[in-house]
Amino acid sequence: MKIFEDLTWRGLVHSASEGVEKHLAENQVTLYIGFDPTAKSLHVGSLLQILTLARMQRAGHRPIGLVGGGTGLIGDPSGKTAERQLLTKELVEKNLAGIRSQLERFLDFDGPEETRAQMVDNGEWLTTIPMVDFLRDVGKHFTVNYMLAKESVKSRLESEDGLSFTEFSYLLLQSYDFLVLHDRYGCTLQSGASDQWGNITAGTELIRKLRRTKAYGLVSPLVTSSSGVKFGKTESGAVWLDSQLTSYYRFYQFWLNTTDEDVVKYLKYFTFLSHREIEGIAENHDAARHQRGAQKRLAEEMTRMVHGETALATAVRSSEVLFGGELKDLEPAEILDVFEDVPSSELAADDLSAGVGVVDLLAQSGLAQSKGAARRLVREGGAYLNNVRIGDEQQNVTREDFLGGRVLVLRKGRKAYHVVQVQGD
RNA sequence: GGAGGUGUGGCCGAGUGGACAAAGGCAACAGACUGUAAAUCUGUCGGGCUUCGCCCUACGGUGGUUCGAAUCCACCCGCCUCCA
Repeated sequence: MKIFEDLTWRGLVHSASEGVEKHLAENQVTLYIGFDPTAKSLHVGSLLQILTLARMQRAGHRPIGLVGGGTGLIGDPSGKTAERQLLTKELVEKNLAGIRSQLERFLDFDGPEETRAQMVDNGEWLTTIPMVDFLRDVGKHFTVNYMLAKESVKSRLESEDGLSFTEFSYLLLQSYDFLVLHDRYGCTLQSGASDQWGNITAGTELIRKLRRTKAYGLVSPLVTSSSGVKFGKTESGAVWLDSQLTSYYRFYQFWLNTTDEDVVKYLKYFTFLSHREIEGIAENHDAARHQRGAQKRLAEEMTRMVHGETALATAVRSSEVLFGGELKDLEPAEILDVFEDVPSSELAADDLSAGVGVVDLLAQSGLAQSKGAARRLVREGGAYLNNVRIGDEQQNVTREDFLGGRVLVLRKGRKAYHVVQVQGD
């Protein structure tokens, strides 16, 4: 199957320049996607873009991952309602390194030269070009009228906060990136999310004017969830690709908790599963939604792809323990392993000798904001000790309650855990 | 600089001297139902305690009037609108 056809089937084509399909079918194309160094790790939202690069590479094209060491210092107004806080140069550099290493996991940087992935940093040329050269060579080819017509600019002009000249110029910088990559690598296609469409077409225009050749844009839809919650966010914040920031368990859980309405869409978006296989999963899903086969498969595929087989096993085991109930039979070491990423605290053995009130323990752990809140929680039946509901707010916790005499697992509601360890004997 | 308005709990928003830890909504949290879902229903939602009750702190800030203030007065601070 042709790559464009595949992307279309997966719902990954939101907008595309005239002729992209033909271009991809008839040529070995070099394409690029830019990533913002706003954090040291990419999150699941960016994953879609990374995967587009990977899909293209598998289809025999050459991907370039561009990290915005230069543009990150400016800030892209696209899709933003307010002016952005500027990042410091040090922070951008630090973030660059993190993102680079993540891209390396998905793309082949060692294969045959014509499809070998490349990493570039636009800071290399954006921070060195003389201002006057830039204005003459790039700025001259854009009318302010054209820039004002861009959606990203228009919406901000109507807002009260306005738009700084800095962010207004962003469009020129990204266009220039495309031009540079076109000249250096023969890059003829830029991809990204749909909010990048304006920036991308500006680049194709620039190349057309200056080099008299055609360059193309191809953008994916923004990933949305049917509940209206922003994709990639959970109560505890963004879902990162870095396991230091989002543990295997949480990563797995994020995908597992996908709603029925979105799960097939995500399988198409994010996995490399074949069309036939996805259709089979979708059929089973419709027939037996309560089994959540589609969600399980999605979570498995994604965890394996991003973190590997061992991580997947860890996540699955943690999930089984956490949602399975009884903790009594587990060894302390096993508990600590499963609850590795759960917040924990320590309790001195001496303080425990007389026992500790369960309400105090809940408040200290931070699961409850105050003792009053802890009392309410117990009364509501939402507090658990080693996965057993606490029935009495007067309950005294002693050494006996600690598994193996060392570890205690507190839980609030369905999913909020806290581990208490005994310290010193 | 002048005139007017406004400032209430995470957010929106009632409340013009006592019945106000402050209506209502949203968000959040817990429970029930379920599929670790959605929807729905129930409860909670400043802090502390010896918890069907008591105490402390709180309606921009400081002081005042009063037996009693989110509510009245003075000054200050922030925000908004109009005029210059």
